[in-house]
Amino acid sequence: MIEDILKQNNLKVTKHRIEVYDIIKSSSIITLNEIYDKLDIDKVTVYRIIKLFLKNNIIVKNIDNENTYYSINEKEHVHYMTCTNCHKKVIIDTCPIEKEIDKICDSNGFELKSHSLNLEGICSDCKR
Amino acid sequence: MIEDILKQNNLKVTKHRIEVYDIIKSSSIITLNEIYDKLDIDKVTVYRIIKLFLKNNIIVKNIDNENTYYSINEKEHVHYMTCTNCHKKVIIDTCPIEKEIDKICDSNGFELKSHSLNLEGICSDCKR
DNA sequence: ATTTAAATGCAATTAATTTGCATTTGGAGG
DNA sequence: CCTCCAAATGCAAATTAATTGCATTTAAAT
Repeated sequence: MIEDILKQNNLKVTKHRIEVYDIIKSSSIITLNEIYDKLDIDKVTVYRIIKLFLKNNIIVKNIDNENTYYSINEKEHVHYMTCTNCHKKVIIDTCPIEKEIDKICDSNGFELKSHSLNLEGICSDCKR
Repeated sequence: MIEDILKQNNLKVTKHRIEVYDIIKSSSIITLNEIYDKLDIDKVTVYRIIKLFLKNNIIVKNIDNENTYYSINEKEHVHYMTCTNCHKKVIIDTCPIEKEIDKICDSNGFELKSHSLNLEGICSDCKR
């Protein structure tokens, strides 16, 4: 629950933070403007909550060549490949790189808190 | 050479495109503003060249929680882990995920053109 | 050398993000 | 349950980022 996550990070539990978390959670990936559109919150508050969540590794920042998206930082997560032609996103429902990056982080003494991946290319539909 | 890359993509070979390419190439990763600062080009031209290079997969867009960076899209490339505490970047000098993502793309009929990776965490210095 | 479509620069506009400050609110302590 | 204070929020304004239109310049094809 977001309430517990906030408490663990010594952050106040507020209505807006819960709302923003829930919207991201239910959206898989979502842009800042989409969050703003779905909620009755001042935009500056959305900016501040996004920044706070990022800093505390509650959410992850994702990109493609066009936009920035946010998703919840969880063990079970997905990635996307973005078609540069039709701009659709193809889901990868199991993170394919967890083991490799764990290895690299271990050997560097780096404590990984979150990761994101951007894959750009041509989807199977557009190749035909 | 960038001249050949531009020609292969049916793009005009211009002084500014060569300059922008060379700056990115020599910088590993660099922000748009840094590119602008280092060259005597109108900023709008930097925006347009970056967009063009991205579209043609000549460069790759990279992020951390703070900024956006660009790098040349090449087979031999590096990735970085970003320390959320001291903001230093730890280099990973061999792409650790090439095989895994190739596999995933193959099984989806997705033709990968570029990829980037963002790793956020605590570096070994900051853990002490 | 000539021609033309595309690239560039400049000015202006629009969008994104941040800042300052007044008001409200969560939650700690009585 | 009340009181209090630091932090969160909203609003207005400022700053910074990104895009657009158009006149001029330039690459490269003929």
